[in-house]
Amino acid sequence: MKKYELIFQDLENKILKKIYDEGEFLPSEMELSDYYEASRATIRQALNILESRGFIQKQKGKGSLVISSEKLNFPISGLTSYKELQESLDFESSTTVLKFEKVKIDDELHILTLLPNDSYAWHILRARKIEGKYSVLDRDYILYDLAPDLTEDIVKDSLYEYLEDELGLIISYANKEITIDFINEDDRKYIDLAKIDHHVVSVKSHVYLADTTPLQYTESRHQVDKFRFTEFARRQKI
Amino acid sequence: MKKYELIFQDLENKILKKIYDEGEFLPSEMELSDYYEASRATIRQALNILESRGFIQKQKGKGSLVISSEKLNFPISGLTSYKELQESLDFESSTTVLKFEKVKIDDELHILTLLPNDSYAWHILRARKIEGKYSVLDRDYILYDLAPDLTEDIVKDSLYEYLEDELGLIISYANKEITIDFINEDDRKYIDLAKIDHHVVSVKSHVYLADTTPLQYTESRHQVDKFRFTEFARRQKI
DNA sequence: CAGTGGTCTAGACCACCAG
DNA sequence: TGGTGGTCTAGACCACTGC
Repeated sequence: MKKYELIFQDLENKILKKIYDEGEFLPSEMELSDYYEASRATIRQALNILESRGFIQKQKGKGSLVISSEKLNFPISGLTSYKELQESLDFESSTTVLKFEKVKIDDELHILTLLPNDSYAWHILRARKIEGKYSVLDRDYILYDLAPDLTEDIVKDSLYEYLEDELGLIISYANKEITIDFINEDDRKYIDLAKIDHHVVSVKSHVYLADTTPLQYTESRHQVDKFRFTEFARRQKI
Repeated sequence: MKKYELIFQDLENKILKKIYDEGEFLPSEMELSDYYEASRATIRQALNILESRGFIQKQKGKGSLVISSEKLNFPISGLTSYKELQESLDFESSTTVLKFEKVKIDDELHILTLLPNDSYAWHILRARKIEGKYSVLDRDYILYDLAPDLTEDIVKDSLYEYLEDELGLIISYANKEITIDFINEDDRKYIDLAKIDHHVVSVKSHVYLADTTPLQYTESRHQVDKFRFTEFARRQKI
């Protein structure tokens, strides 16, 4: 494990356990440098992660102030998968696989998914039950060549775990979009909607590997009252 | 101006102008280091900003690949203000100030806004017209002591510009939340809603200064079909 | 004034990728 | 094997804070 990651994790733990509590300053970079036997640059690498995650706010001339003792939930922002999300929020849930088929990417699908024309992809449709009600409908297109041995059992469990841990694919970044869409036939069929509902929240993502290969297109359609998106945002000055 | 900022801006410009185009690699860190007469650490600082903004994807052993020639819109993510957003998207819009008053933060408002109990705040309600229709309703609570000379004309124009450029306040970070809420009386009154609409998109933010003083609470309520949120997200491994 | 974080340098070794 | 980005070090000077 890299040194700065270890230092980050140790500091994160100490903040979560309130050894360093909200409103207190962390030890100075020099002191941390002595304590962890690391250069100041390495300490600063760890502190930058803490800052980007909203744990601390650095103040020139003063120090690093702890501003949050909690991990925030990043349902969208961090590219977190449904399973990780569900575990971290820890509510009851289950998944039903509605479709699991191999399709060819024609012109129309190419425009939607950005996967290469004439390639093949897994087309997966899953309904997610949260606290007894079907609230989310996930549609995925995943490049067949990168995961030819995918099975229905795997997608019922966790797709990302399989892709990353089993296949060793390095998922790197995504372009995401959230909009409010009119409900369609599939929403009506597979999500437990109220009569008054006319809309769902749609989260669409194009997901890429570290080598910039497009891996996946996902659309996640949420019942409006089950949708909540929180994030920690920093002001971009430049 | 800092060296790494200048290097970032120069590289960003060259990418926007397609001097370095999508699919091409940037010069290596060593070459950039020679060209800009900067150490590799400084070059890497600039490249990290490019990467975090989604312009490039770094690949160990290969180089920094350009993956986007466009600035993305960050309506929420970057803490961008309505005016900056409106200018960058460049559609027609105007603002009507519906309320502009000084209020005392009582218990109830304290829980909502997180501004200090018994302090005073500006309470501002603004309707935003986009392409001829009132589509967004903004409610703000801003600490009175930090902006005692605020006027209706200023909030009609740009609040953030005034706070940052005129008052020199350094806005640093925010906790944001997006939910789909039932429409209320004010929504009905001030937003041009369709009959079928039962919901609005609500974006709530607690905004803080660099010294961690809470400055502002904002709720922005959008007509559902005018709302769109895009972001570039990187996978968080740790 | 001393102490803090912000920037920058020069140099080193590593893991990874390609030919 | 040579070139790339990733990590790490030791040291320097700066701007800012608070006393």
